Amino acid sequence: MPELPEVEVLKNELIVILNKKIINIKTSNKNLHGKKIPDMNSLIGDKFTNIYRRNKYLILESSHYYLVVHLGMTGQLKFEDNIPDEKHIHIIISFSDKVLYYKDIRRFGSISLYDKNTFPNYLIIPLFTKLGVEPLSPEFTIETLNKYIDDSKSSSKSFIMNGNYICGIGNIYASEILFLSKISPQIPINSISIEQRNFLFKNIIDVLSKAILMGGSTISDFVHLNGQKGSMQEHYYVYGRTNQPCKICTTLIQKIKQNGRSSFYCPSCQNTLN
DNA sequence: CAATTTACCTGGGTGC
DNA sequence: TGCACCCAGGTAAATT
Repeated sequence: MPELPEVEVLKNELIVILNKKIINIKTSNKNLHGKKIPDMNSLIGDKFTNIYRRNKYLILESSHYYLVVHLGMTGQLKFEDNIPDEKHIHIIISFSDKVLYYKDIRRFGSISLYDKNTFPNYLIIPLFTKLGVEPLSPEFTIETLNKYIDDSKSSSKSFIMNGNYICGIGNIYASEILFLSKISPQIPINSISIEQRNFLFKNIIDVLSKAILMGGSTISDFVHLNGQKGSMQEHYYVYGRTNQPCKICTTLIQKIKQNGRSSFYCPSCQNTLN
């Protein structure tokens, strides 16, 4: 479900929970990504004071803890008046007048709690220390991108989805970014020209920024904190458009498998000879 | 050791 | 209506 734009949208919306006293927390006894949900009773009586995003993770900071949330493929965070009677709700955080709950059908998400005595800054949590650059931060420059490209022997598709280089790009936006950059998903990333590198740099920023502006993509599960859907899926050039005409050249969009995942591309626009 | 598979899950769609 | 199979936005761990 969620890539960088969807998580960023939620991060921005989560400001409504800031400084509200946590009255109660309930968790299901199911596993998330094969692991037990941690005991979060120590958060009761506390409040969240800041929300951050790193890669596709949300970090909810309280007085003494960082609560780190990953939505996996089908995770949803919703903020409502009452707890709905729905399946697959795994965490309920109750405030005096509202509830924040986590729903996740496939349970590929994850939840963990980190003590600020051990991790005074969330960036030193092991999950985050090996990650690459945030593409919408000032640290993302053409020099950084070039250094990463020279470092990698992967295909362009694997490269831009690798969070150890650039964070937050998943399977949807990878295809969209490569299409706009006129880069075939199969060619080695270190074989692209200077011009293509500059174009790729611009398109990474443009695609992710536009997706945030559109409120993210809702393919099946992603929703905003209030349940609304995003609209970026209406602007796709290639993702999910197998055998439909390219919006630029009318060549039929192709779907291939790379590393067990689908890549969508235009065989004409994304010609390796470009 | 970097790159590539596998494991972790439910549900919707398709073909028989 | 049922069953078997395939597919789906994620990452960490295991394996090549």
